[in-house]
Amino acid sequence: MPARGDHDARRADVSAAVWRVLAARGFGGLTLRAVAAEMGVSTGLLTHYFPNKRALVRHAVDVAERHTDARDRHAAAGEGRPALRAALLDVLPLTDEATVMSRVWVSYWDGALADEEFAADQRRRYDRWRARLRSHVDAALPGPGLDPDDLVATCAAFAHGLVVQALFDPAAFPAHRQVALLDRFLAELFPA
Amino acid sequence: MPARGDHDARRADVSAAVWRVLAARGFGGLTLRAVAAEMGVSTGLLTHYFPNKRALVRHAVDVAERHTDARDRHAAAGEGRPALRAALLDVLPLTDEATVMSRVWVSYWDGALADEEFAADQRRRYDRWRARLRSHVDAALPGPGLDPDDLVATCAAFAHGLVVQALFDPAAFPAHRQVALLDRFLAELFPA
DNA sequence: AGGTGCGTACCGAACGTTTGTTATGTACTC
DNA sequence: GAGTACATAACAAACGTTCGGTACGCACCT
Repeated sequence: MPARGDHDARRADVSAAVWRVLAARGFGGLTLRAVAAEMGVSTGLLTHYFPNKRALVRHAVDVAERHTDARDRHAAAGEGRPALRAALLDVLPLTDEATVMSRVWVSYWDGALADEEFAADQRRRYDRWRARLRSHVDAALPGPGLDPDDLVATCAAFAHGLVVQALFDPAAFPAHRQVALLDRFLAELFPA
Repeated sequence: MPARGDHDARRADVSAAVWRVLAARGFGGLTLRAVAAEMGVSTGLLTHYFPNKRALVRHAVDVAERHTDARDRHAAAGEGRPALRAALLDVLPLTDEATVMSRVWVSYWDGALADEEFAADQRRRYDRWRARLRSHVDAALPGPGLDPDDLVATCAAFAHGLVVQALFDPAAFPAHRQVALLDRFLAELFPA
């Protein structure tokens, strides 16, 4: 917990609390009072740092994206297929913390689908993510005749679809199986 | 609109209204008043046919599953890979009606993640869906050494991940591209 | 044939709770 | 003393649920 008055750090605290509430109660259960209770503060603090709930949610999701992004850069040591593998591993619910973030995103999809502005944000987020994956796919392109954008969309689809299945059935999709599934998938799509 | 008093048909009407509200406003925006307004009736009708909101939602999603299952084209699509292709096409948002149903499911994921009972329902639904796909995969197995359950999970992941991307960016994922992506995906996974 | 009674179908309002937002108050810092 | 950083209380709106009331259809009785 940062010092009282540290504006940016406080907003980051709020965002982390939003993630926890979102992961535990879903977008429908995301209320200012729940976030405040999660932080052990009053709703007055939230309204002090954010003009309204919409801005609060938006900031929390923005920070979440940068959070995952930072994790991505850390893991991606190589280039091409290993980098692509690392980038996809970053979005799978392989750890407790990654599971929380995965739940944040899946829950947020609901809110984003129902709200035009959030939906536009989410579309741009997907664009950015695919653009990031694209650079890795380009370096790993198995041969001519294959559209790299299609490959990127296919990889993104596989990853997010696996996230959803793993969230609903963690016992059937332990971390090692998720990794194995990803590796087999990549082996098929990018034959060495 | 069926005759007044047709119990089962009336419950099906309510379920269809739930789908429309879910697709338009998301799980968080799913309220009894919104469903009643969508049907042009009062909330009293809803409470007459369902003991509470939870039961209403549960029934609506159950009907939705049977709805998609009935649409299943694999009955007319032969066996093996063509049947698998048809079954996966059935869950993609290729038409307006299919888009509504896709939005229903993605929105419902949020509610299901936040509710243990709904989550268990959803896990069983995934199990049933994968079991259905499994029979097609078995008939299309490209060779030994590949786990059919892994192939099924991979196909399911690809399909649902594509659904999400297509919902957020319909312009970038028109029906023909979704079909092309699926066909290329299947061609890689099940080489003829 | 024509009332009579009763169950089903449904409306519309009310209840208490919870929501986002706004305001007022208070303590601490500079 | 001014301004920032909160807590606390109040607000209307909207929520799920409950409930009294009405309209209709069908069995039954004479």
